[in-house]
Amino acid sequence: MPKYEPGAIEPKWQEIWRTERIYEPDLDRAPRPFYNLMMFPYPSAEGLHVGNMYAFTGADIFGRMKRMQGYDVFEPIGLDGFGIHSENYAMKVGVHPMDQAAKAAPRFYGQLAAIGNGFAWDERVETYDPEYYRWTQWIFVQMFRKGLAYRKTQSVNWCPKDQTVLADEQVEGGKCERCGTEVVRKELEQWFFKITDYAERLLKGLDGIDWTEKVKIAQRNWIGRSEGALIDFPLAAGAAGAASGAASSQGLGNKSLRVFTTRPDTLFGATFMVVSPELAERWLRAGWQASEEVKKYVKESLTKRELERIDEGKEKTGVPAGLAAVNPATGKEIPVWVADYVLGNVGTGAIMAVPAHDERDFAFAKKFGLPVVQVVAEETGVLTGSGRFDGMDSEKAKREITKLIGGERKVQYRLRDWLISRQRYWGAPIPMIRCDACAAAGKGERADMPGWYAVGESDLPVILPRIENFRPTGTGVSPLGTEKSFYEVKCPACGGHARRETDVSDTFLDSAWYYLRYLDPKNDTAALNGARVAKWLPPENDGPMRLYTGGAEHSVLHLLYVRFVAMALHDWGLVAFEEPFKKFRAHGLLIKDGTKMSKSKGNVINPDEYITNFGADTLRMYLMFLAPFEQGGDFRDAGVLGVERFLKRVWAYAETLVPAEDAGKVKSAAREPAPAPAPAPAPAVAPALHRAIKKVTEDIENLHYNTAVSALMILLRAIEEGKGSREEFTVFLKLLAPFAPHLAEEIWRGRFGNAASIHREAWPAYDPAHLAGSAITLVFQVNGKTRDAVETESSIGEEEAKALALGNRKVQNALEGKTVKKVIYVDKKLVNIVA
RNA sequence: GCCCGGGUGGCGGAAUCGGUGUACGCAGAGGACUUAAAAUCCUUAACCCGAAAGGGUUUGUGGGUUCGAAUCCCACCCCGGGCACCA
Repeated sequence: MPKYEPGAIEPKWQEIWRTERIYEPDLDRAPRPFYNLMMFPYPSAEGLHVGNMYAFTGADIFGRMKRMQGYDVFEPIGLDGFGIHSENYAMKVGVHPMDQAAKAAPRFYGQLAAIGNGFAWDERVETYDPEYYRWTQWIFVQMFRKGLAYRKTQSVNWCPKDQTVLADEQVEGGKCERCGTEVVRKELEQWFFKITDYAERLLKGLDGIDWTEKVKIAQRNWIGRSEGALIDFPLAAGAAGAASGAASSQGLGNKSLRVFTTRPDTLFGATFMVVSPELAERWLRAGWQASEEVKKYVKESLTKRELERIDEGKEKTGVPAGLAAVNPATGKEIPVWVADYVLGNVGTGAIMAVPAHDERDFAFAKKFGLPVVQVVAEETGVLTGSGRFDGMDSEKAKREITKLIGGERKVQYRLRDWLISRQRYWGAPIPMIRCDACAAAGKGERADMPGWYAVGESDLPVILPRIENFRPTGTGVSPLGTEKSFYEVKCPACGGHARRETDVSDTFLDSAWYYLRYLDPKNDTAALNGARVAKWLPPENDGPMRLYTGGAEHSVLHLLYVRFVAMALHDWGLVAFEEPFKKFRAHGLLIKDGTKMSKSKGNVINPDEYITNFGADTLRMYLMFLAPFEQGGDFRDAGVLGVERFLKRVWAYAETLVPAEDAGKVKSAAREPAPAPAPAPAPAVAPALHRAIKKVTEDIENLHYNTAVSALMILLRAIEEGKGSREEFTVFLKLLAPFAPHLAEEIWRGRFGNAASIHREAWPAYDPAHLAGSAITLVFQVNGKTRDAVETESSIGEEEAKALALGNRKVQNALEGKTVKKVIYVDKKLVNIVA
């Protein structure tokens, strides 16, 4: 009997599958499309991590079952190769990013092939391919033309190590999410996408999609909708100590100070105002003659590192502005302060401070001797100290008070616009041209952005040139800004000297639309608008037509951007759907010995070693077995052995079913008889078989792979003990196929001599009539405590069961000296005697 | 601080429209095969007392509801993740 040698059979079948193209659906004619998409990896290190394998295998098993259920499963793969992480890795190993990408691709694809997934290899994409980023740039052009891309100078997050700006989403606790360096503030002019225009739709859309709840919650929090009011506080003469008198004389004009609040019902309690350093800065630039103390404070606040400002959150700082404002509810003058606990980019950049009803205001007031109250009550209730509103409910008072003082009700979002520009090399060049002459003449493609022109569609892609000084300059100018041949262009309007935009776009733009590109990778027409998209991504959600799988760490980055871009494409009439992924499931995190795997801890699992030592099938199956897929779990070497033993037993049992003369011979497809009708299994194995079909099918559908593997183990045991027939074993083999595709194929074709792949066979169906055997286990309890369990006929009736229980010796022992009060019967399950 | 998960044998984990707690696997113990080892197979296996029969205890802690609670309710503790001066 030949040995089970995964090292030999796995590459063999991978090669045959590829040649036979069994995982390549006909994208134009597939009758039952199922888009099984998984987040593609970014090739930023030596190779794929076992965590990637975990994610891909889990998604692949789902797709494999769907394929066997008759769906045309499309499971593409590719590389998210642009971006800071890939570029940083290239610099670390001292290779040009372009060369590194070329080197990484075969390595990554090789690993992805080795795990044995049913990828549609022909459709792979790499985001750094000019034919790919042509359309990334095309999307940018559309964003510009539709008014969704704009430039703005603002204080942005700057990573001193990566020497580029970061989106808010890429800053974690004041540090760069890539390298952990403390982020600083920097004033720069940058490109933004107006994702905030879509805040409400991004929020509402979540209600209609089937996503991991955790991710939905994260997105809701990130969008952060809050209802409130805009209220104007007229600025008055400086009762708070401004020697120079009225505000107007301080160079501010007869302005009023506008604030946003979610609690207009607390307006009567507003005893001072606070202006953010950012707003104060704007005032100063507009000519506000503030004290030296204010100027100094503003300057210091704005140059502080993000982290310092967060750290000081407990101990608040601030200075009096030397201004006073009038509380429109009470008519009283209240002082204005400048303090950095108020953020410049939230609301109006200024607040009304209500120490009685806001912890932060209270803390600030206490420190500077401003409070008149001893305790804070943040919760809503019934108003007091609010004149004629006393006794009114908070909710009603919010509306009434806003109305009274002429405030404007407003919904505000925490979400900020998407900062697109990156001052790096390894990304898609932003396809824009700037002409100073046109700008001076007030001309431009868009009236609100004089001097700016999008690169014409026929001129796309704007090719990223190979330059040797690709390293970040650190000056806020992209490396492409040193390349004359790149940036010197003619103005598309006036023909004069113009300058090409030298920043590249955020990598998240690359990955915000790749799912569309897969549907048309080789054509030069936009994938975005094809018939294939309508076929594979219909707007309606009837049935399990698509599944997106990936890590929960992308909850608010990728998964928000991809929805935004889809909504924009929808609005431009390019795609019928608004939500690209009707169903999304996040896999859990794989850990090692109780902690996150990381290079610094030296506990990173290299999947290649396991594939070499145990085989891909064993690794796949172990990964699925170790914990619930959506929960993640602990990778332990010892556990791999159990799965390896199981697969060896599968192999050994299969060998007992191979007739000596059949072994190794492969019948031709032409002579293959029609599939036999469902076999009538031997009584011993039948219930186990049907139970397993039900369990494995349902478990895969719910991504409960760990219990599906367990069910397969139980079934194999039943087959071994019941001496299951080849027909019965074949059912088992089909259930096993998604988990151990190579082994199943080797037995099916190599050993049993079938011509066509098992992965194209029909998924087994179970017969409910066969689920239960004739015997059931009846449990006897006394006062809820189990005393005995007996095997009995499943036809047993209530009275019979009760009699059986009362006559049971162990039950009688437990009942000694007690009177039976009540007997509870649960049909065919248990009898509980209350005594 | 707020929002999500989650606490079950020596270990990973099963079982939640309330009904035999610990499936499946790992490690352990005993045995078979072998000159021996590896591999493989069989048996055993929550914990405590007991030679056994049997009895008692147990799903983070404390209460509650119920004939019956890992599961439902209340309070609390611990771990993991996310957000965080968002007005």
